Amino acid sequence: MDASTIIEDSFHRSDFLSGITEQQAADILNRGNCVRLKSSQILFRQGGPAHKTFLVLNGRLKLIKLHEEGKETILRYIGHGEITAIISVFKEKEYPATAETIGATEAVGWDKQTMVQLMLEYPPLAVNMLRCTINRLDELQNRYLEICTEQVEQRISRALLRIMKQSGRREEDGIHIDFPLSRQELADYTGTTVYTVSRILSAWEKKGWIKSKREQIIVCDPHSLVLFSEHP
Amino acid sequence: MDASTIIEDSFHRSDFLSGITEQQAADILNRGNCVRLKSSQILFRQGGPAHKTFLVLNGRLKLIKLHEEGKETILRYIGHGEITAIISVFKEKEYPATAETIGATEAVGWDKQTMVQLMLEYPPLAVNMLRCTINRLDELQNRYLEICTEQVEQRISRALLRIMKQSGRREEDGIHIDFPLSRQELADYTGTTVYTVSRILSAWEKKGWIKSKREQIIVCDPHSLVLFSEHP
DNA sequence: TCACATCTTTGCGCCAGCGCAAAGAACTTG
DNA sequence: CAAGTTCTTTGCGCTGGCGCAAAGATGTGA
Repeated sequence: MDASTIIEDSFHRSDFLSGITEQQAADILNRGNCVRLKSSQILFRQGGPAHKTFLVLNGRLKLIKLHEEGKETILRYIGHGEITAIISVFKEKEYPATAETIGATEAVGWDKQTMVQLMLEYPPLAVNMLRCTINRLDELQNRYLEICTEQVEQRISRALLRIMKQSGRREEDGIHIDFPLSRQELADYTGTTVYTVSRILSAWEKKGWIKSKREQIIVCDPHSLVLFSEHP
Repeated sequence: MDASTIIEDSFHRSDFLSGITEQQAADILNRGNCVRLKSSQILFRQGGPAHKTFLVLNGRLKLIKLHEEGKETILRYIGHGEITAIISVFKEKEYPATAETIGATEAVGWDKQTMVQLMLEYPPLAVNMLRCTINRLDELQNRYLEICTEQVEQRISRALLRIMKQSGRREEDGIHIDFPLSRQELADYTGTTVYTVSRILSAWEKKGWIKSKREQIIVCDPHSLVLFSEHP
């Protein structure tokens, strides 16, 4: 994928660049630093000084928050066109989470000064940033409500549907989650354990709602899953 | 409390107004609508059209998110100087939560057009809004991690400490939570039940960590509580 | 001051989900 | 293809915390 394609693609997909012309987007992207990473590498680390804000060009990140003793939770998956680590715009902060690549991933990073300068030159950027942050907050508030009020099986159904909407690819046999997603990750995403996720997915597979292999899930019957997620 | 005192106080306390002169703050506040509410009244309702953004002048709000069947969670308490419902700046949205007053409360509300106009006139406002939103997101990410990885007793200790920092008043016998806080609310805040909260607070009272009456909590031994919250 | 409403406490039984252990399945590497 | 690694499944026992029920405590309004 050459540079112009990247720019064009990011331009069309990114909420962060809405209200920005294609030329302006090219300028904005060119003034950041491009990072190419292989799978399972760390883009930034929780606790490290928050130097840069990143926009994912292609590939995918998972945003992981670590607890003192070993445990962790997955805050969110970040696909192409999405921005992360906005916190770095503000002075002297630390990254509140770790970003790890899922598959080969390219991202553009801007340091504080550059981003502030860009926001001054292109006012829509600041507004877009605010909108993106509000959307994140809204999503997390919904998940917080879920984890407070719902049973595990219901939470997993909602999680799978959410991930499906964000990263589903429609094929004949159902909607494929288009990145490797293990039982452990689904557990970390929903606040439960591998064992419980495994048992529940097995049960769903028996009902024909999903099909699954190692680190791969196909939702065959989204409708039943939606019904269940609303009336367990 | 007369108007100038309100302005002065808001000015000194509000993260939202940082980088704004006192005169400018007066202008900003005057261009909103002031709302005075008694205790336990609704400022805005989840699902209703998000017309206005609010700044609490004095008193306090609790931000409640309701689940389909009866259950609910408390997303956060909003004290004076704090802003809420920033989402209303963006078009055609609904309030994602309900705000209810705790005690008599005054707030200023700005509608979309006014707020957009103000942000154009006073650029720091937009930045402050972004910072406030990022702080909310950060706090909620921390609570999400807690609820995913910690047991109930630990979560309640962290919740109480958090509320204490935000709304504690130091007196001889300990740090008083300076608003009525029931067992039910603490349960809704931490994703558990009244029964469990009651049992745990009783146990802490026996240990001398807290004292409590109906809807009132005094933290006598914050240190022990901190130790426990970190190494249960 | 009495009736009523609301909040709190505690005993008790129960079960959703945790977590160990161990086996099996799938992918990787030399 | 053999050995090692990582992911998944399942049986089993256990327990943290849920939630009913009922009594007590505290506050409010007529």
